[in-house]
Amino acid sequence: MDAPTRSYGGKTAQERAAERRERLVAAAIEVLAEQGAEHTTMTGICAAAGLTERYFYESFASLDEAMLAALDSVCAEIAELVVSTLQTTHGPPEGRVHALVVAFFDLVEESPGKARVAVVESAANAVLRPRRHELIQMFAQLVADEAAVLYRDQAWPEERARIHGLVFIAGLAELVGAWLTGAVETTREELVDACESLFVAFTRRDG
Amino acid sequence: MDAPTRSYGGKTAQERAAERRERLVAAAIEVLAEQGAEHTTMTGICAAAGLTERYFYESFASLDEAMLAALDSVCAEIAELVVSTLQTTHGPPEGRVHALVVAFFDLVEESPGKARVAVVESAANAVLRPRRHELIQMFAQLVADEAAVLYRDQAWPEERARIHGLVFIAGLAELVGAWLTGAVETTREELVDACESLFVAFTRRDG
DNA sequence: CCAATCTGACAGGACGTCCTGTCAGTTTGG
DNA sequence: CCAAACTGACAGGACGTCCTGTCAGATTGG
Repeated sequence: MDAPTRSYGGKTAQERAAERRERLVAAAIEVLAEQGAEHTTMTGICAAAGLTERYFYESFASLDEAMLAALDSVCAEIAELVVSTLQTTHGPPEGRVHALVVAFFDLVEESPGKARVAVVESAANAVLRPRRHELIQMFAQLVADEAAVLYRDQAWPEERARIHGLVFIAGLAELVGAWLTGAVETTREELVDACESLFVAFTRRDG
Repeated sequence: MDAPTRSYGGKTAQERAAERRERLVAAAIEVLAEQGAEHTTMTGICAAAGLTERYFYESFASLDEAMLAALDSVCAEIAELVVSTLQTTHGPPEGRVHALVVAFFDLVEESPGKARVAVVESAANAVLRPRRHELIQMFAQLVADEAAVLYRDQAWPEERARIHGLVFIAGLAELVGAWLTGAVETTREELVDACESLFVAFTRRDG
């Protein structure tokens, strides 16, 4: 039953399969960003990866699964960015929020394709939307946590804080998406400023 | 060249065509809400409308055009709701905002399908997204205008107010979308309250 | 070196949508 | 009443994706 495996090109079967999977995920991100979720096909992903359909089925059972893997990859990268930024940036929450916003915009400018997948195309597919929602919730919780530290007795109760965080993050996603597609014309600096004033507005109670 | 027209069923050719178009638009909204933009096809819309493909081409040149017409129809209804609510509700802006939020949630509960098209599926298609953005901008401007009246010297400058309004409205859209799909579990009352505190938070400066 | 395995390329069938065309049956105006 | 127009149903070709299968050439272990 088991296919007798051997090394090939100096790599084990597992390594080769993992490598092909990575190429497919990268290709999926590329196609998603360039063609949009609606025009993303197995055929297109395979062509972009320079692999045949056979290897697609080696890693994924369906197109949905591949798109999900692509979104997960981008999400993981963003989450990692957030964690490492928060770990290396100490001091008052305002500074941490600023560092986060700047780091995120760095990512957006460096890899607009990935940003597009995370922000725009994740809303374009029924399979991707739940994952998108999880990502938004994660950031919302983060915002709520920072706000609780920053404003203490001026902060919103937990439940309301999460809703505020969700609206804040989802709104930012739309803003970044509009910026990526050119529907909103603003400088990066204005956007960073706006993000910070929005953070304060969304998280501080009374005032 | 011109097809010689006559009345049929007591209606002129124009009336009949307009009637079929309405049926197709209604069917498009239904299919968009139930199947999602990705699985919306001409075939499906025609079946839902009880009309053959021939009549589809009578009104629309492509599937995109039909979906756009469906979104426009929903947008027009929402815009009408907003205008009439603002016209009939006088008094302080807080009350006007409250009335708006309540009226919108009434629509959402009465026609979840239309809400789903406006809020969720409008982000799922490349052709619909620009229209969605226009709708968001319209509401954002509305929010900015009300805020300018309500807070006067405490309001944000125009440019920043528009960004705040955009983030506010887009965030609300995500919130309503999550609520429609059951990803967020809250009562309607809590949501209305949250919308109002969010409005204040987003629009008032300093404080 | 040689048999076994891995790889890439391509063929071709199944399927659904898109789009045009035909045709019988119904309704209308004169 | 009848010719003309309208309507609904269906057929069928073009097209692209999905999915499996085949096959020659490259690479490996023994």
